[in-house]
This record gives sequence, C-alpha cells and structure tokens, in this order.
Amino acid sequence: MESRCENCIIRQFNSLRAMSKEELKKVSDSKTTKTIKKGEPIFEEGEKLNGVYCVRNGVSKLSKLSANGKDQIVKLASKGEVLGQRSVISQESTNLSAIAVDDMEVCFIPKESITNTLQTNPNFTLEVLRHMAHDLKEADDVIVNISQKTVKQRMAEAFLYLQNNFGEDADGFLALTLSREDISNVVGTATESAIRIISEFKKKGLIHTSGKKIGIKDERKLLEMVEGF
Amino acid sequence: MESRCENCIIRQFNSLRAMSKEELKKVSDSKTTKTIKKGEPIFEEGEKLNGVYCVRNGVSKLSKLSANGKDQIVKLASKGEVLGQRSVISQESTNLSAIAVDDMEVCFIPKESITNTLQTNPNFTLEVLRHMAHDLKEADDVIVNISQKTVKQRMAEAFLYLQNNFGEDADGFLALTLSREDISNVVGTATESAIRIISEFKKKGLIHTSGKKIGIKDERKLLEMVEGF
DNA sequence: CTAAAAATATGATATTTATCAGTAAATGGT
DNA sequence: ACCATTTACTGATAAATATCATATTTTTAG
Repeated sequence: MESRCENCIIRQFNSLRAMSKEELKKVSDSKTTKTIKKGEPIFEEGEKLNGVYCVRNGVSKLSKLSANGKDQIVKLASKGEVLGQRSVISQESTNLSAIAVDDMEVCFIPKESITNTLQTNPNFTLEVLRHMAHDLKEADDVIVNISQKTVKQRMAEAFLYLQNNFGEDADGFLALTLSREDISNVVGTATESAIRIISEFKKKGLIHTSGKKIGIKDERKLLEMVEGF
Repeated sequence: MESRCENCIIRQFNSLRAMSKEELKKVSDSKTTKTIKKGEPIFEEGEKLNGVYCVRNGVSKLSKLSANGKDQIVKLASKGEVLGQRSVISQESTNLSAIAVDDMEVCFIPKESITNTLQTNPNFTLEVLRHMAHDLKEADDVIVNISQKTVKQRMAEAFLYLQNNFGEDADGFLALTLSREDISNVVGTATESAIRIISEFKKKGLIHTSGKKIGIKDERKLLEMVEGF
C-alpha cells in the first residue's frame, strides 16, 4: 500500500522496467496491493480480467482444468512475473487459473494503464513481446518434453527445475514445497504414479524427503535420467 | 519475385498489415522469394536466423527433435503465417525446425526490416504481440491436451483440426495430406499406434481413407470422442 | 516398366502408466 | 491435545501405449 512502483525492485524483473517515469507514476496511483492465502485463487480460468497481477511475493500455479477433472499446471510464477498479461492483450477471458501455492502478495494493475502504454510506448510493447516470446519458447519445450519423455524423466526434470528456479533451503530441501498432487499436475501424471516415482528415486538415492519436503541428493544422476541414460 | 508486399493479399492475415506504406516498401525492396520443395527445410532447430519467412503457399511443420530421435510437431503453419518471428525477437537461435509438408513459396524478410519497425511502430509491435499471445494460448492448450487426453482422443482432435484449418478437397478428403509418421508426430505417439487408431476409426466408420488420404465421415462421433464420451 | 526403397499395416508382446482399494501419516480446527 | 479430514503411501490389477517382427502396399529412381 505504502510502496510506490517507482521504487519497487520487483519491477526490474519484468516488462514494467521499460515504462517511463510518468507511466509508472500512473500505474502506481491506480494499483492496489492484495494478499492471497495459500490455496486461494488470484483469478480463475474463463474470467474476464480487468487488469494484470504483478507478483511481489510467493508463488502461483497457472493451471487449466481438463475434462477428466485433473488440473494441468502449465507454469509456476514467482516474484516479478506479471499474470494475466496474455489475456489483457488479446482481450479474451483467461485461459488459465492462477492459484497461490504459497501465501502471496500481488499488485493489481488496472488494464488501462497497460493497454495505454502498449499503444504509445514501443519500448514497453517490445519488452512485453520479448517476455511473451520467451514464454512461448518454454511452452514449446514443455510440449516436446511431455510427449517424448517418460513420466520418470519428467519427474527428474521437474525436481531440477524446482531447484534451479526456486533454490534450496538451509537444510538442502527444495525451497518451493509442492504437494504430491501439484507435482503430478506439473508433470502431467496420476498422483499415485508421482508418489511411486518419488519412492523409487528415494530408494535409488537420487532424492531425500522429509514430510512433503524433497531434497536433491544426486543431481548428476537426475540429469542423466532426463537425458535418457 | 515480381510481386510487391504492398499488393500482397497474404499480408492481411499477419502482423505485416500494421506496417505503414513506407515500412512495407522497405520490406518489399529487401525481401526475396524462395520456393521450397516438399520435405526440404526452411530452417533447422538451432540455426541463427537472419530474418523471418512469410508463407505465401504450402504448409510447413514446426517441429523439434527429442533425445529419442522422434520429432514432435508443435504447429502447422500455412498461408500468411510468419515463421522465425520468435527467434528474431528474442535474438536467439531457433527452437524449432520448419520443414515443408507441401511444395512451398515463402518470402524471406531480413530481420532489420522487422526489428527497426518493432522499435518505431507501436501498432506493428502490438500486432505482433497479439499474434504471439494467440500462439501462446494455443501452446498452453496443446500442453493440457497432450497430458490429459488419450492418444485416441488426440487423434480424433487432430483430424478435426486438420479439417477446420485446411479444409477438404472435392472428394471429401482432408485437403492437407500428412504421412502417418507426421500425424503421429503431431499427436505425440508412436507411428504404429497412430496407424492402428486410423484402422480402428475406419472400422468404426468415423473416417475413410484412400492411400494416405483421410476423410472425415462422422464428425459428431469424433467430437464426442474428443470430449471423452 | 521394374526393382529397390519407403511407407503402411497388423500381430504378438513388453512396458509404462492409470485406476482402484485400502492403510498410514500428517495437518488443521477447536 | 484430540478428532476429523486431508494427504501420502503401497499393492494389485487393468488399461493404454510402445516396441519388435514381419507382411503388404505404395512410391520412387533408373
């Protein structure tokens, strides 16, 4: 509430850094900060969004419900990511739900601030475009992975991904703790299968666990597994 | 060769329509037209691109090779689509190969014409952004489909997709004829599995075939299958 | 037109993965 | 701290899919 976008360090991580001082001032004046509790939605699939959400703290899962009642998690978004951008740009309702995996703090920015700037500041538009291009590349990679790798390989990859993107805590566990169900929804498999593979990895000494926390024990072997050795 | 972008009707389908007359003139002066034979690449995964390719005729598959030697086709691009845009925008080498499925005619546009316009014409940038946003949505949908639907459902979906996007010929066959292998690479399954399902669909009266041509016979049942009935 | 190569097709089988059933452990609310 | 509820885990089994082998058809090159 008190803090101004102009001073917000989070900005450096996303396309808002390409805004001019004046544009940023407007954004700051119109934004509102929200806290979202673990498990609560920021928005849900099919909703019309009146703005975007800039993540200040915590992690959100972007997922889509399929006909059989299972969620597929398409992306995990954390500090600095802007949610709902795609939807605001295409003026369509959202394709994905955004649900808090952690307790979160996000800034809601009304869409006018964004769309106005998109029409007048090519640097900003280009910056948004670059981010979108990056997301598209990642999405393409996910498609190839899901269809060409086994569940075991994708599980290994998921753990390495979590390590690279969210780091580890003091005890060597992955800093982002997901439920087994969330893990299975990232990987695109049945929850029981995910659990089974976790047990197997544990037996083989690739990972160690404590409650729902998971730690990586043998990074090299996990990497080899991803590559198919 | 003789034709000018200013007069090119293809332009209406892609982001080039947001260019000014002068910008288009520059593009037209710098572009070169190429013909690509069926099976030949326009560019290959990992290449650095010096420009983008605007499809005038024919269809290209955008695919990525996975560790196990199988291609995954991420998208089929036809008339009006601009290939290599993502790569030029992010200034990275291409993530995907583009291979002609048909005999093709494409216009190569050097990247300078594009990047210059991106920096100066916000309408153009916004238009590109909208296209990219659309592609990203489609990619997300593919992710959900691949991980949550059975091979059979995805096969049914693929046929309907081909019908919707490329139409049918006079005899009621899908206008775009893909090899069984290409079909399996779109769907993300083994070629034998794809063939088996084609046989099954044929027996059930959902489709009919003649050589490698496939025609849709019972659209309603295919749709129901996709939905999981 | 014909031989060779490639693509399509089908059967048998192995492997992977999902589903169902049930138990154990962890978590949250009062 | 205790009960209720959710989450994690394990086994048995079924279903989906891949793989291997091989036959047939189609396409291509000469």
